[in-house]
This record gives sequence, structure tokens and C-alpha cells, in this order.
Amino acid sequence: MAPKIKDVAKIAGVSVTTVSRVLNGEKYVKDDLKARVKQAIAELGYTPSHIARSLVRKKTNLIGVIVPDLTSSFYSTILSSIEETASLSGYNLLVCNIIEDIEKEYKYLNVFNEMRVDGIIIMHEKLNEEIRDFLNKLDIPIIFSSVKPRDQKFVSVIIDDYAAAYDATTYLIQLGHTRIGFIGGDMRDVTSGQNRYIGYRDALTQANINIVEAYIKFGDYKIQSGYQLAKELLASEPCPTAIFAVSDDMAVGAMNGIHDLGFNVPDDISVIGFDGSQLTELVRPQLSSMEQPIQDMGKVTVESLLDMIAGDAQAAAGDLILKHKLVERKSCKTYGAKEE
Amino acid sequence: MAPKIKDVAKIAGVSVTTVSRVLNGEKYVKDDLKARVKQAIAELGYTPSHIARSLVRKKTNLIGVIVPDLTSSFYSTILSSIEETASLSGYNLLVCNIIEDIEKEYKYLNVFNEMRVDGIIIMHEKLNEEIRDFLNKLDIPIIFSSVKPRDQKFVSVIIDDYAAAYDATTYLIQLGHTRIGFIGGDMRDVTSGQNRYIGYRDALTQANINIVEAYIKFGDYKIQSGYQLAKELLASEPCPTAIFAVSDDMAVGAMNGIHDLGFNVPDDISVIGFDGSQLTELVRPQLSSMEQPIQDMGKVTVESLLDMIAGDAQAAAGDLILKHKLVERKSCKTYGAKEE
DNA sequence: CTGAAAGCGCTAACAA
DNA sequence: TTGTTAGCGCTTTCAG
Repeated sequence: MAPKIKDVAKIAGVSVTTVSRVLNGEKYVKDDLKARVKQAIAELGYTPSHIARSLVRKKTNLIGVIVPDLTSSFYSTILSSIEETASLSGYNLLVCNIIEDIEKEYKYLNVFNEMRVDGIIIMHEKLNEEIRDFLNKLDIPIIFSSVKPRDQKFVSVIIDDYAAAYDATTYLIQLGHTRIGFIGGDMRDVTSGQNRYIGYRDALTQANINIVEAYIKFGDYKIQSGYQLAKELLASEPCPTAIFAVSDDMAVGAMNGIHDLGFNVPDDISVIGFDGSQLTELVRPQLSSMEQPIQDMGKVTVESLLDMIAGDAQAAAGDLILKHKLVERKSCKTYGAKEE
Repeated sequence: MAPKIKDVAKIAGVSVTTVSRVLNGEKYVKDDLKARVKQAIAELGYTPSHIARSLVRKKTNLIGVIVPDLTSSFYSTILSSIEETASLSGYNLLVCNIIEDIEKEYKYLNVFNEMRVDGIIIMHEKLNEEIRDFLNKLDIPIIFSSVKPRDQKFVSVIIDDYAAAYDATTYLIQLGHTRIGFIGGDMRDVTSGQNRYIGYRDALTQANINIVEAYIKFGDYKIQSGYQLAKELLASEPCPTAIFAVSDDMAVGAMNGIHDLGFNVPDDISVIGFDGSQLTELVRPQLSSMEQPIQDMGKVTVESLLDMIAGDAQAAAGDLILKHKLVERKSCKTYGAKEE
């Protein structure tokens, strides 16, 4: 059995209180005692039990994180940033991967609660009633990252999705495109579904371009759906000369679909993605994308959550809107420009 | 403050023991008491404290996982599988992302120890002396996934890297290639560095093909190094007609390097990767790869670890070698075959 | 400065 | 079947 604080105390010839004091770096311990304690700790290879500490301190230094899909480039990058930031402040991550599995999420949320995590980060917005209620009852600070659930009570770290989609579409329009296909997300999502969709429509309307329903498709943010939907888009007559997909994954899928159909990106069709994931630089041609500040998003999420944990009312006051940014790479081209 | 077991007991008019019993599903509780307790629990919205339980049960149901890079397609897929399997058995994951940061790893290992996690999964093999010592002293079950550290004491879930590399190289040879470039890993790694390298060499030797040092480069498994190294390989005269990279990431980097230099895969140069990550299907042309059973690997890792946790001596007996598999896609072509 | 003792919230003998 | 009681390993008053 691992040594306990009592064993250290015995060996050092002091009380457990004193050992506890040196463990916690308190100053009111005479140097010689402190030395003896340290010596005893080393001798025994003693490490304090985080469990026992948590029990009395009522603080676990644990943050529960719910990720929709660990294997997604976007989420794994945010998670990586979250992990790094949390780690810097001495917090550890309990991660739950829920692949469309709401039951699992509910179960995990319960586990987070039982574990008495200090805070919770959620990265998706499809809350059902049960979960929403549960979350509302929970008195653990909760923050949403990269998404915003309907319920206004929770704070979110997001970009202005409407403006970002508007800007992305406008970019295509400025390149001379008028037949612009749209591969959207889930319309039940307000941030990544509705807002981006409305941004797209408004940009077209603003430019006096008719909205063609055949140019509008909705996917599930994943590669495969982008692939499929791009093929459908290309079946329209006349077909779009540019496609805006609301995730890089779908944009890459679209590029592949276009490629497999024998067309060329960007010569025949321009494609712009959304997110700024690692995929953008990895595919050929490199994908232009309306980027979210992914690293920052993770960092800001954790920092705000830690503020909330610390009881900073300010932190829980409202959403944090970060800046989006268009990054041009090789997948978009002026309409009608002659081929190289 | 959250309600405690005592509060439930009071409301239900029973002892805490009884409450504890119904909480743990024991049978020796009369139905009416059980009902009253459940009623009280619901009324209070009581949830048992995992912390307190862990303290007395000396079991946390936590597994610490050390991942080299969360954003890598390969690791995130294993992690996802690990998470899924662990979750099914009621275990939760504490994840640590160490990006080349040995200090951080050491720190985390300490945290895992203080947290009294029930088991530890490590997915990289670059252990320094300090960590090796620490691991040896620790009496928490440890398992390595996808890698095998020098130290024979630890059990690993791996494939036969030597054979896999041998087979991949032989595949290229059978396609008629003789000038086969190699983009290896870190030679300090035995599994993914040395073994794959030796497999490559032996396959060539076996086929009576001279080993050309200029065709051999070593990277860090990441896209960028594959990109750079492929360019270097293409600078040789005559240059290789095929390249075997020991990670899909490097293979994709190589494909991009080849592409950016104006050559075509597979018409000019064939490329084969290693791992079987999601990237293989996402790039164009789709990447042929010597695949590891990634999903399985995560699953087997957790299952073995749980066996070890359960005290199954058998489980700690030796490495688990899973089967590799060559998956042909579009990135390799018979040497000299006429272009389409 | 140092120590005795009272919990943190729960489980597990041991009795009844 | 049910309850009493003694901890799990640590921190934290409160005295000294």
C-alpha cells in the first residue's frame, strides 16, 4: 500500500499537520522540521492523494470536456489547445467523446457531476430537453466552445458566424461568381447551421443575386457529406462555379467529389471552406477557408471557465466573440479567368 | 452545498448504510425502504460523490492516457477507440497531450499517480531515464499502445513493424520498382523507427536490390517532414520511382512535395504510407497504406489494461501483436506502365 | 511555530 | 434486513 501522510509524520517525528504544511508550502514551519519532513517524503516515495485532498478541499482541479468527435481535425485542435491551457493552470481534463450519442452525453454529464469536476466545456449544440434541464440544475460552471446553444443562459466562446459566412460568400462574389453553391450544416444548430446559412443568403441578396434553391444543400459537417453534396450540386444545370462549404471537412469532401467527377478546382469550380483546420494546408490545391481562431478559442474557453470557477461574475456575463479571418490559398479563382 | 448521503438518510428516515445499499444495488433492502430512499434521492437531486467513494474503495475508475499529439489523425483515432472501450466498462479518461515535452509528461505521470488512476496508457516510446525509473517504481498497471519501449518490462499492443515494413517494400518491388525511396521515423524508436527501417532494408536485400543511402531519409512522422524529405529524395539522380513513408502523414506530405515539384502520383512516382489513418481516403489520389488495425488497437489496449487492473497475471504476460494489412488505393502503380 | 482533533462523504465490517 | 461505527487520507480550525 502506498505510504500515507501519517507514515511520513511518524518517520519525520512530527505531526501530520506539519507534514501537510510543508506539502502545501506553508511558511510557518521551521527549517529543520521542514528538512526532516522532506527527507521522510523522499525516503518513502510519498505522494499525496489527490482524492483525499479533493474531498476535503472540495475542489478537484478537473475539467470535464465533451467533444462531438475526437477524430475531427477541428475539434482535436481545439481540444489540444484546451488541454495545453488547462494544464498550465494545473487543471486536468476528463474527456468524453460523444459520436451523435446523446445518451452517452447524458451519462457522462452525470459522471462529471459525480466526479465533482470544477467546470465543464461542451463543444456541440444539440442539447435535448433532458440535457438542458440537467445543465440548468447543475451548479458547476459550464462553458460552450465554438458553438452556442439556443438557451441564452450559457456562455459561449464563438465567432460571429453570420458575418463570417456573409464575408466568405461576398469573397466569392467579388471574384466574379454568381452561381454559388452552398453546403450548409445542420439547421438545428444555430451557430454553425442557421447563422451561416443566413449569412450566405444575405450576402447574395445584398449583391442582387438570385437565390437558387438547387444550389443549397445541407450536410453533417463531415467529409463524406461534402463529397456527396458537391456531386449533387454539380448535377444542377447550369451548375455552380463556386461552392462555399461551412466546414473544411465538407469543403475537402467537395473538392474530392469535384475531382472524381473529372473537374478541376479551382479552374472549373472554386471552393471555400470554413474553420481553418489543418486540412486546409494538407490538400491540393490548398483550401481557402474562412478561419476561426481555433487555438485562441481553446485558450479563451479555458481562461473564461477558470474565471467562472474562481467566482468571477464578470466572466459569466456574456458570450465571447472572437474574430474570424479569411485565408486565401489556392482553391478559389476569379470567375472566367483564363486557365493557366 | 450539494446534498449528501446523510441528508438522503434523514429524509427517507433510514440509516446512511441503507441509502448506501440502495445506491450500490444491494438486494438486502426491503422494497418499501428502497422506494423511500429512491424517493428521497429524487427529491433532493442527490448524486453520490465519486471522490468519497474512490477514497474508501481505493478505486477511481480513471485511466490516464498520454498522447504524443492529439491533432494527429492516427492518435486521435486510437484515442477515440480507447475512449469508447473504456466508457463501455465505466472508466473515464484523463488525457495528457505531450507535444515533445518530456517535462510535461513527467509532471502528468505524477498527477496520474496522485490521482490514483487505476491504469495508464502511453502512446509513445521516447522514455528518458527519469521517466523509466518512475514508471518502474509506480505500482499502477501500465500499457503501451502502438509502440514498444526498449524496456522489456512493459506490455505493448503493437503490430509486427518489421514484417509490415518488409511487406510494404516487397509490394513496391513486386510492382516492378527498384529505386525505392524510404522516409523513416526516429531511429531512437524501436517499433516505428528501427524495425520499419530494417524491414525496408531486408526486403530490398532479399530481392537483390542494392541499398542506396541517398534514397533513405528520416523524418518525424509529420506531414511537413514528409514534404521536405520527398523533395530531397527527388533531387537524387536518378530519383526513386517509388517512396515508402512510415507514416501516412509523411506519405501525404511526400505526395504534396511531389505534386508541388510538378510530378504526378502515381504516374511518375508511387507512394505508399503506413498506419491506415483517415488521411488515406481523404487525399487525391487516395493513398495506399500498410495499415495498422487502429480501432482494434485501442480496444485491445483498454481490454488488456482492464485485465491487468483486475489482477489478471496472464494479461501482463507479454506483448499483443495485431495483424497489419496492406490496403491498395490509388497511389501506387506498376513501374513502367504506360500512362492513362 | 506545532499538534490534537474534527471532519470531507462515503463504504464496510460488525452487531442487532 | 437494518443500523452503528470505524475508518479512507488529507486539511483545517483551534489551542498551546
